[in-house]
Amino acid sequence: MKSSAPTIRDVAAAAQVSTATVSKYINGAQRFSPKVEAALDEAIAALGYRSNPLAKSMITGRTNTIGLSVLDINNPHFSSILKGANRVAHEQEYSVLLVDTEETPSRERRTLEDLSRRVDGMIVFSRMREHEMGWMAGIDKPLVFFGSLNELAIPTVASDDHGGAFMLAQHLRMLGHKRIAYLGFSRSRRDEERLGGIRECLDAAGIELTVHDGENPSMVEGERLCSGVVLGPQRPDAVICYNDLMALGFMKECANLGLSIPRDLSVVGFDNIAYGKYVTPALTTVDLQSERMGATAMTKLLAVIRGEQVERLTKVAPQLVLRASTQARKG
Amino acid sequence: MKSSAPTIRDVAAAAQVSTATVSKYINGAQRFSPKVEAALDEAIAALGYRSNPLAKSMITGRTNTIGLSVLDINNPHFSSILKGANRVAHEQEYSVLLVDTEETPSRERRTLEDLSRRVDGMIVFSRMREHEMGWMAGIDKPLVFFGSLNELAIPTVASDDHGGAFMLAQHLRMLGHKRIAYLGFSRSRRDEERLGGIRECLDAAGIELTVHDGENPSMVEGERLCSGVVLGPQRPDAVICYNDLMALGFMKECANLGLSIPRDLSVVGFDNIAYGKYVTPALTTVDLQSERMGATAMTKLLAVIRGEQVERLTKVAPQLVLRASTQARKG
DNA sequence: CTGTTAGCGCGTTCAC
DNA sequence: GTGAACGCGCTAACAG
Repeated sequence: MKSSAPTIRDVAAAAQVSTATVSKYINGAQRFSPKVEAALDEAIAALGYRSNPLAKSMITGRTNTIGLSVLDINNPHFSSILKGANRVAHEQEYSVLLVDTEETPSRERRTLEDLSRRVDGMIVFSRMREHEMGWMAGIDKPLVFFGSLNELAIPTVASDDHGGAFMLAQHLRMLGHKRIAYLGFSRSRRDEERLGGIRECLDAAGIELTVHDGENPSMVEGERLCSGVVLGPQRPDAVICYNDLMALGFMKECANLGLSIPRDLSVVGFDNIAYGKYVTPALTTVDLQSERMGATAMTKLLAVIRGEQVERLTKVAPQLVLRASTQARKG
Repeated sequence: MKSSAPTIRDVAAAAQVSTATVSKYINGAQRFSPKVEAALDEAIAALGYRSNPLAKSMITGRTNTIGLSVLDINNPHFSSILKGANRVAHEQEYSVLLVDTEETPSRERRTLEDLSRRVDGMIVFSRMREHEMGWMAGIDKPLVFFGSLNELAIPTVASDDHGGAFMLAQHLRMLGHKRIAYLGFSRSRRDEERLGGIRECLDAAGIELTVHDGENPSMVEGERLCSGVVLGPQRPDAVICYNDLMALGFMKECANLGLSIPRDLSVVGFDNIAYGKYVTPALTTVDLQSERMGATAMTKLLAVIRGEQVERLTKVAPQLVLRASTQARKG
């Protein structure tokens, strides 16, 4: 019984060839005579040899691993992104090293810099503003970023938040809503895009918009903010939430307060998480195609790693999903 | 401008010392004279030197990475496990390499064997039955498994599914339910434990139990199975679902069919996913402490890696969470 | 106690 | 098809 795993030299000795031959055979880099190949097969099988990925990585500089950094893996938007990214990665024999940054944004830079040395490339979803991201240029690994960038020459995958928000607002406008509230989350870089899309639509129609700001994009927060939004003197007749999670919490608290959705007010969100379809009433939302975004980002990153040219910005089109939480107003 | 990253030899040359000195200093293995340390600090800063983790791993055999294999990262039960495991890992400077196996159970063995060579240890959540897991003994890396094991000497972390199921059944019994249905998922290893706990309680009380089997543990499946369960000649007055996801789908379809929960029937699930609290009515469930299970598994694995002795089985106590989806029957 | 020399680990790759 | 150097950080053995 050997104490440690067999090395390429053990195989070479057993098959009576050189280590170079073993290496090339294993990697399919070269064909050899039938005798030699048979001897190699037998030696490999007998010893149960498997290439040491660490040694291989050190030499080739490639780890077959991609780093994926998200804000909160418990948020279905991010778990779907991970799902899509992971699927594409697996198809191409890559693994995914996950980073969940939310708790410690302060250490994000350090974490990503460390990560960059262990992977072949990274996909990053971050709250950082573009002007705080200059250091990323110093990471000499392929990178794909979620969200649009103005200056930095980093490939990105972005949903059209402005357009999606416009669609939602337009939908509410056409239903006859007159007083709309936005329950936002200004710490996010996407909040302003969404707010911009909403404003563009409503300002043109002269519809009033009230903005409330949440501290985190969660169901609990939607619940907490609800009373302040709906129990004021001028109750809105429609509420647009920063995401579906906030909308779900908001809807639940509305029910507790005795308000009926969509009769008393319409509610909409962003993301199209699966749960929005299973609450009552089902939630009207904008499908931002989370899983596809994850898959697209991974596809793009792997293309960069292979040295292919890629578009700087890939935009994923959002899609309005109409459900029972929105309803037309009379007159 | 150097083309590639600085190595320990560059630092040694710049500081006029040997590479051994640099290595020891960086790892805090030895102190040196103030002059030497100052020179080292300066050289490191000037070159922007950072240890190459691949080279380090190859020598030490440690990667500071833990593999985590789950069945479906979009299921909140698993994303919570990941959340907990990831938090503990980060605290101890470990990274998490994620594997999402659901789509390809056939390649699970191969995937995990490959994974085992790139990590310091693995945490595995699998549908495999114990008799198919013999090969795991051949993985000479520390391992923690979710769920109880009889023969294999692998440390495990398990929820008490039998006990949790008993609690749910007992709760329904005490509410006066007489005809109970179990909407199960027999492909899971935990299904039989849950069914066992339910049976133990109901058989003793002479309460009738009907069992239906789902093909996957999802909301869509709960929705699909609903009509077959509630539109038969003998409608159950309570339904226990394999997990909260199935329960959510089931409840939605009940509403579509014109049935009112909990008036017409009570519904319960397993896991206590966050969404169960935000549907209407809120879902009574058993909290299996997903996040804590993830954290516990990681803590345990890191202890094994440090060479400490650990309990073979760590049991996490479930907790009944009463909400509005269950209600007492009259008479 | 401070610091160096020399060689290891293991798959890859160049020159022959 | 081979031999040997290579990459890069670690560490045993040893010298000052």
